[in-house]
Amino acid sequence: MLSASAKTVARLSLYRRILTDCAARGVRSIYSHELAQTLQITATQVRRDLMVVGFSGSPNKGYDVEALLGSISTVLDRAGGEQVALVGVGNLGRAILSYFQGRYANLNVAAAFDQDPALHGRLIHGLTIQPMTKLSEVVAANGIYTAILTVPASEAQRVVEELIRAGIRGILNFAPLTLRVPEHIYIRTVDIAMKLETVAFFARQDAAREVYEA
Amino acid sequence: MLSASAKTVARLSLYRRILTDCAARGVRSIYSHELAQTLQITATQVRRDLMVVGFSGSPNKGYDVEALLGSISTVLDRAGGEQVALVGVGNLGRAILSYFQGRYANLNVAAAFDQDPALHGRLIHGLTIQPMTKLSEVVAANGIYTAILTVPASEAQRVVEELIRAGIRGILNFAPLTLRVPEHIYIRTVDIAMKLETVAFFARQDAAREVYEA
DNA sequence: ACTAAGTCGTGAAACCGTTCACGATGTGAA
DNA sequence: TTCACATCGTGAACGGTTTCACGACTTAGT
Ligand SMILES: NC(=O)c1ccc[n+]([C@@H]2O[C@H](COP(=O)([O-])OP(=O)(O)OC[C@H]3O[C@@H](n4cnc5c(N)ncnc54)[C@H](O)[C@@H]3O)[C@@H](O)[C@H]2O)c1
Ligand SMILES: NC(=O)c1ccc[n+]([C@@H]2O[C@H](COP(=O)([O-])OP(=O)(O)OC[C@H]3O[C@@H](n4cnc5c(N)ncnc54)[C@H](O)[C@@H]3O)[C@@H](O)[C@H]2O)c1
Repeated sequence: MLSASAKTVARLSLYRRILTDCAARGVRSIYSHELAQTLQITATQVRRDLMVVGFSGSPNKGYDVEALLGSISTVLDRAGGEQVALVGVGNLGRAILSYFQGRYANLNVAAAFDQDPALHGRLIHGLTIQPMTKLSEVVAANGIYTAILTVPASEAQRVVEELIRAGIRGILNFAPLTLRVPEHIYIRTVDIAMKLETVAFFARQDAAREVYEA
Repeated sequence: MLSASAKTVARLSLYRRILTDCAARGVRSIYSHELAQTLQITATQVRRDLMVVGFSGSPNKGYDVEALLGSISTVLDRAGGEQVALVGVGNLGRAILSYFQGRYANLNVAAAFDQDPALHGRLIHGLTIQPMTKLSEVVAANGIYTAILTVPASEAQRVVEELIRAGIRGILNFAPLTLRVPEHIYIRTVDIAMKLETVAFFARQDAAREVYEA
């Protein structure tokens, strides 16, 4: 069993994106420092990450693009493609649905759920919105164990529990709160307001530095 | 000049959210371990962060909620409120606009820009969409130095350069690529596809662990 | 065949953020 | 008043991640 940190896995995903692009442009091989430069990290970092997946390059040729793509995909991808459920088809949920439809070969939003009866049966970005009562059934039938959560914060904890009961084990949460989940559930929260506040803070700091220094 | 890491600033934003809620519920004081539990971090971590902002609590009373709120806000907030521009009013941009309108007292999306002439002058979630040619003028007039970037990846680098030329110093980018910016510009990228891939990976790992262990 | 140049793989060091551990401090009960 | 107790503030230890540094390797050119 491969043991990679979340940071390494995240970078592997980025390497793959670059490599896919290289392959499409007909580039056959690539050096660690080229990958590094594109992502603004160090070449050593790239080599470390590839070491984790057990891939070897060769001096003077670098890494074979096709082979590395295959190697990373073996690590990251689920056979048959990753099927994902989206729960909460509001403003953000819709944006995400539209974004993922058909964009990634191995990453497919396969079902969308919402509590609102007015949405049930409606076709949005290629998916028919289903009621929450269908969750367990659809998740089981499609072999889904990853979900995107875009419901209001006030509902999120309750919905997470429904998801887990339905067999979901990985959750990408957009509601701005810390969710309580059992040990074996993997959950990551994307807190946009917090990120924006952080950006604003450092933008201001840099401004101040410019003002007071030099 | 206060020197806090990005992680500390991010957590300060989360502390504030909790404290605001406490204040609204009439809670007068709070212990580090209570804040910690809500965010699923350690009490020591909380105390360290508050040390950075120079705030002191007292044994047996903990931290005064109102005073701490004030102290964090002094650090995080810009006098008069942070004004933010959003560039790229597509699916994601609209969702973000609708989310931020009137939700945060000190964090206001004050202007929205798009290249598409069909959108110019249209009122979306309370804002009139402006052409890119107005960028410099509006940014300067409103004292904006933070922007949310939700344009297609193919446009992002070019647009970032426009933003910087217009005086923007902090950027929250949603386009899935690494942008090249000068040293003094603070930029954070939220890569949703990468995050989702990471979640799917670890959800699968945990499944495997369950399968092979025990 | 040998040398020069450049990259790879990786042990060790450096770095940063988190956690431990404990003395200091303030509070309430006896 | 004094003691027992819970929490605070923080130096030191720890752990994970990144970077350094260098030997091994491959290839191109002479
Ligand atoms: N829109 C953004 O840009 C943005 C930014 C930051 C955070 N968020 C967070 O993302 C989440 C969604 O935001 P949004 O703007 O799309 O909100 P929204 O109100 O537009 O959509 C929420 C959707 O969830 C559905 N829903 C409510 N309760 C449900 C339940 N119990 N089960 C299933 N579905 C349920 C609603 O019917 C609605 O369709 C919120 O938690 C919000 O805080 C959004
Ligand atoms: N929608 C999502 O959930 C999602 C998820 C992950 C990443 N993203 C990224 O976020 C970005 C926006 O996604 P979206 O789904 O909203 O796309 P979209 O196509 O719906 O919207 C893009 C908007 O940007 C505008 N635009 C294009 N070029 C411009 C320019 N040069 N200057 C100003 N405006 C310009 C377009 O007119 C359009 O309104 C993309 O980079 C996408 O990859 C979106």
